[in-house]
Amino acid sequence: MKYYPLKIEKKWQKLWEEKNFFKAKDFSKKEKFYLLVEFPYPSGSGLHVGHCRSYIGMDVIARKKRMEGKNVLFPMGWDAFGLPTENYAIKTKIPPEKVTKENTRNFKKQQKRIGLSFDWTREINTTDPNYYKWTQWIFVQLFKRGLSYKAKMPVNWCPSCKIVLANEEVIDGKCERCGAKVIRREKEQWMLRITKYADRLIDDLKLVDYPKRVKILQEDWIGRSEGGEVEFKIKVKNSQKNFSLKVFTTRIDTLFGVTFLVLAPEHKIIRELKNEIKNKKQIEEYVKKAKNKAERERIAEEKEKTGIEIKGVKAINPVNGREISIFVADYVLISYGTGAIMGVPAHDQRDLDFAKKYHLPIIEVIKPKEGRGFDEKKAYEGEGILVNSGKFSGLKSHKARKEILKELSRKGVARRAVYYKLRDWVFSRQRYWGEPIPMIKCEKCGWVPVPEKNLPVKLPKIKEYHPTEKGDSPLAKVKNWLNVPCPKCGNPAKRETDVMPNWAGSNWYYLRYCDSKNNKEIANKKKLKYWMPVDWYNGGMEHTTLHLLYSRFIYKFLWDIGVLPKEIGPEPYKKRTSHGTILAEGGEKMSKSKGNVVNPMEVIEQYGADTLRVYEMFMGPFEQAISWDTKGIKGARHFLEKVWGLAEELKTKKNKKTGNKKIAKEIEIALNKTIKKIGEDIDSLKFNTAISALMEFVNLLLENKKNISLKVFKNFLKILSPFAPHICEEIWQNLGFKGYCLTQKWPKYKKELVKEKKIILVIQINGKVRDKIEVESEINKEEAKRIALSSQKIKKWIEGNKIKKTIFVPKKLINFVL
RNA sequence: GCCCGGGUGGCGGAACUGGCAGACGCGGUGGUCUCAAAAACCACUGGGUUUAAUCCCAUGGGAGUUCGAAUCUCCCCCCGGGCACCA
Repeated sequence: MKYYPLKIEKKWQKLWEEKNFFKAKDFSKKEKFYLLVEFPYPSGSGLHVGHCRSYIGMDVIARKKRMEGKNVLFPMGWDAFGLPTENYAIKTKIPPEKVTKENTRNFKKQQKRIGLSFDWTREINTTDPNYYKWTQWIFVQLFKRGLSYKAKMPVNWCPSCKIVLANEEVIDGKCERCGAKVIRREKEQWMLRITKYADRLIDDLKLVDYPKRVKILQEDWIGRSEGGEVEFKIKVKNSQKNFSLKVFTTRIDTLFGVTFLVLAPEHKIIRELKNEIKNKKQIEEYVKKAKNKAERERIAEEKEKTGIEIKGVKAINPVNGREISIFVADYVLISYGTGAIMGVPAHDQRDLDFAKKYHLPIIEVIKPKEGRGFDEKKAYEGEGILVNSGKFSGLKSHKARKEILKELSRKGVARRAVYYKLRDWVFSRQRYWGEPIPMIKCEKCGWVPVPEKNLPVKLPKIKEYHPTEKGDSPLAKVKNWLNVPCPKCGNPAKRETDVMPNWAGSNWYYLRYCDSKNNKEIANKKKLKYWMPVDWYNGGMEHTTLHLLYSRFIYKFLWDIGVLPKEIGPEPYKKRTSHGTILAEGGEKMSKSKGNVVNPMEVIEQYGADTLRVYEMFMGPFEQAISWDTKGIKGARHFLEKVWGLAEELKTKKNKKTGNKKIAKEIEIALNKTIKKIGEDIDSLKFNTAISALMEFVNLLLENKKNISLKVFKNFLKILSPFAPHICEEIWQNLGFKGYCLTQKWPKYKKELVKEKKIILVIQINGKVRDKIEVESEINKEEAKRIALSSQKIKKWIEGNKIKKTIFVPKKLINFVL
């Protein structure tokens, strides 16, 4: 019989589903294992080979864990709110929910066709009102605790499409769809106070097992800087009024080197000082210009720094009373720190460039330890010993920071301060296809959340999906939905028409899998206690700073307010891994426009799902980006054909005794080594080397066909099955083995068989390999030396030389230094 | 500019903690089978040298540590990703 994957795969997929093999059981006595893979946005184009890589990898782990006796939760769902579907609706007027339904059906069909072992009984969909009820409920909780608020924020506005664009829809400052230049507009937006959790989001990274690069990325994104806020008094000529301003610095040890201050153009003190400024007009002009520049996103990076002195006012350095000039310059950002900085030209390159341009004094206050001379061109930004710093001279930088801060704090002109790059999270979209924000604006009561009993606020059905002229959500046009009585006072009020961003539904979806049908709460606490935290979460690197950070924040919030059981801890994901992207054959990104997208379903049609699975796992290291290679798929299929062929031969030889005992033993040893290796490799995501070990083992079997026992082959099938489950099941049946391959126990290797009895001892002369001899693995140095020196080849090299030194590495080599 | 990765045959990649560089697969060459082709199977396949054994060279480049370096240290070059005036 030949190998026809298409026939056998569908058969087994159907059976697995009927038998409910992959259903996770709440409260089972088996040890739980919650394995999560990012749920997809069900796009119209169907599954991508990149999706498959991540799903197959995790499926291999899920299948192995089940065989190891774990109660595995491996769920799937749909993150279905989003722009492509909405834009499609604007164009075609086909309701998004209809498109979503079709797309999810297609995705699900394709996932099943790959043989993924998801528990479909827990399937979720973020666009389902029974799901987004809880997304809205979470928003209300955030509002009640002061973690959501409205603020004016700039948005991307396409004047041609008359639509607010997400950042990812803006390409090079232009609208992705029509190419018009995008402008910035101020709009009231809902914000989430993620900054309040900044410290915990950094500190708790200690508790989780994430790749180092992911931790670093999150830390950099949050960008915590510790330093001090220093107050500078402002002296105004001929005026008794008192002014002061604060700067933030991480290098308070350079305070004696300050020769000027710089304010961001938007700094409020400029308005307060208005009447005291001599060059008022000039300043106002600069500020206006800078704001325009801000609209153009201040991209020009190499540009020279511009700025302008505020005349008529001086600042006083609190540490030594020195009078210094104050400037406005757009290289200082209002959104970070205090919006004002102290200029230390000797020890900051940007300040140095600025000082040289405006002929400001440069005072060196830190000497590098190597005693390098002062360089007028290059600021010394490192640590060192303080000079020209009054009584602090002679101290080391880090010590000086403490001392100066201590002294100024005592005087009340400085304090320790921490700032973050992380900004609060803009949570409004002026769009249709998202969760309506469950808030009502009442003239009298202000913003009032929709009472919990009235959730969900369902997305009304509409016909015209385009935003309003003003750029509000199309929901603003639905009058009978929009106008509601205020839940507090009953007076006429209006609903919020903004919807939530894509991230909203994915913030907490992993909690819902624990209890996906619950209509009383997010999920039952006992079930959460059983399943959470997620043991292993795999997803794309592109979600490291957004989804991963946001969902950690929302989790911590829910945990804090007691929605989640305390015992499950402050972090949602114990372990995070990231799959590498699959690139097109030339190493470019796969994209529709380039026409280089590989459709996994076509691969399955041609070669079968098992081949796709084996190929994607074999193509290269799981966590690394890799190019697709159509020819490589053949190798995977070829391997499966060999396995099939072996099984066919075993079928006929079933009852015959195995031949050569010595070879049979060798095969058994190889099997045990392979079992060990596959187990370890799967656990450490080294699928590529696992497959190569399986290939080596098959090659060994092919060379010794007569000596294969059914027992050996049975165990081999078990360890191959996570990668190629269908073919293994079919062979299992064909060979008359009992039960199903996938419900077998994961085989254990015999330690004594894995241990090497004989090894190839490498003999080196001066570190170069000159001979190899097979020896007992336990031999000692003296014996090894004796054997090595008896080799003809070695004798030749040693002749006439003296052995100065002998290095012996047990089980590996012996090296003679001449 | 800063922060992460990475650079190994014609290609994807192996090589545990410094100890046989190139596992496994693709591709290629030659052969078997065939009227022929495909498939399958067998052999070879980093470069140089030699009839062969052998020997020499080789992990982006240069230096260093070491009995021994793809692996550790320093400098430089290139590629990918992230951040980007964050004080």
